[in-house]
Amino acid sequence: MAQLREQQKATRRRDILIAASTLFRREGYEETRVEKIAELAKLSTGTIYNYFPTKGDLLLAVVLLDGDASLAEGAALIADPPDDALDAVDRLMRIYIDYALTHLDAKLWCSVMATALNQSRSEFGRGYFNLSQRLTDQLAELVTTLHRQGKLALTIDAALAGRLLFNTMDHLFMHYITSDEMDRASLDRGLHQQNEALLLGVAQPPA
Amino acid sequence: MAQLREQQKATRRRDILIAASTLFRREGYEETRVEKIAELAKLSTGTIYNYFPTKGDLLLAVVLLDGDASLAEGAALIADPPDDALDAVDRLMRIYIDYALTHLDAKLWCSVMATALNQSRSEFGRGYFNLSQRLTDQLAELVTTLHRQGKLALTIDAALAGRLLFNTMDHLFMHYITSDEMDRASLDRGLHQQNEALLLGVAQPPA
DNA sequence: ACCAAAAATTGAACAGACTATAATTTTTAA
DNA sequence: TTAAAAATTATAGTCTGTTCAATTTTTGGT
Repeated sequence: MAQLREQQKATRRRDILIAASTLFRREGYEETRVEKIAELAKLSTGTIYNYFPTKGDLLLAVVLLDGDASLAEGAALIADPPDDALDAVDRLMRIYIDYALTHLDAKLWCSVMATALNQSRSEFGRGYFNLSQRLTDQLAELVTTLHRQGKLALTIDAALAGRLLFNTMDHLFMHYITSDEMDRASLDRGLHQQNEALLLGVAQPPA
Repeated sequence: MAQLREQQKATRRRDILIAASTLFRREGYEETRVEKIAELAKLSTGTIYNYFPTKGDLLLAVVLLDGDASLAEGAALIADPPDDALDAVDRLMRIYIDYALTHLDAKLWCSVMATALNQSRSEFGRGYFNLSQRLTDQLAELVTTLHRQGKLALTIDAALAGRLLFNTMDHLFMHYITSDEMDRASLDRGLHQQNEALLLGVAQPPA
């Protein structure tokens, strides 16, 4: 049985991800040398490249680790959403943003998004955009749930509503991480303002 | 008088931009060696860095050259917008997208956006986001004009409407350039669908 | 026209991501 | 137990964006 080998491969992969995650967070992406990641993971540099094709892919793999946890927290909210539709959407977005910002700082998110664009055809680049799609779907799911519970009367397709909500959120988040002037409170206010406009427009108040 | 020096500086800057623009378009961003840009501009490599802090900033500077022309075309549309509000917004966006895609291909736009994120604190990175802001403002201006002409009854702030329109456009454009499956026709359809939802939601049909 | 200071240019050297590879170690399957 | 297969390691090497000390050019004052 080729059990042991698979075991070790999984372990090494995890070791690399943990080391990379630690250093990227502590030092930043550009500042972290691949050599240092190898050192911390107690491996040689070459082995890193045996597991991840580029340093950028490694960064994206680190980010993707947290993706599912974020979706899980979101699912918990959807299972029992607040009565007020706008509040529900605001809160789901706050879950995403909180999650994103507790794990990675603004500068690192710039590196992540930039890398995703550069590696958009690689396995991990696609993984990143896939995660975006799943968050979009979850927003659509929330909207659908609110609709079914009579807290919101949709006037457009739920999938489209999800896309509009996600895209405006993502864009404002991008603005936040690239701008020094905007603080977390303004980000939350901006999101609320957008959601309010979208919900009032794209849906009617409950009957 | 330090006339000659200023003259030469302007000329050299232009030479560099022309050379870079030519090579980036012909070969792509990653594939273009800074050395080759210097060669085409008849300068040494070091001099490039006297004018632009990084290769990425040079790319952004190239993109910014076209920005004003795009805004000018947009202004012409706003001066005499179509009667139908949705059609007007669709057309303004088509101007932006046409402009973007005739000058740079999808892959190069990935490099541009990625670089803007990485250099968001540099002069040229700020220039890029500044251009985004001006496009956002122009969309808001169109909406205001349509409102004044009675072709649209705004239910929210025009600036916010502009932001929602721009953000959803930009995001879909990003999706287009990163995805091989989406063709130009789907992009236009997607934009139309988004705009329809936003305009119906965020504004009322004319009285 | 000449000179010293200031500014710009040059090209060689550097840094770090990535590659190639030969030697070594580990795992597998019989 | 062992030989083949697979993975790791160390090291040398490539490639390219970026830096910098030396050199050249420009300037303003005399």
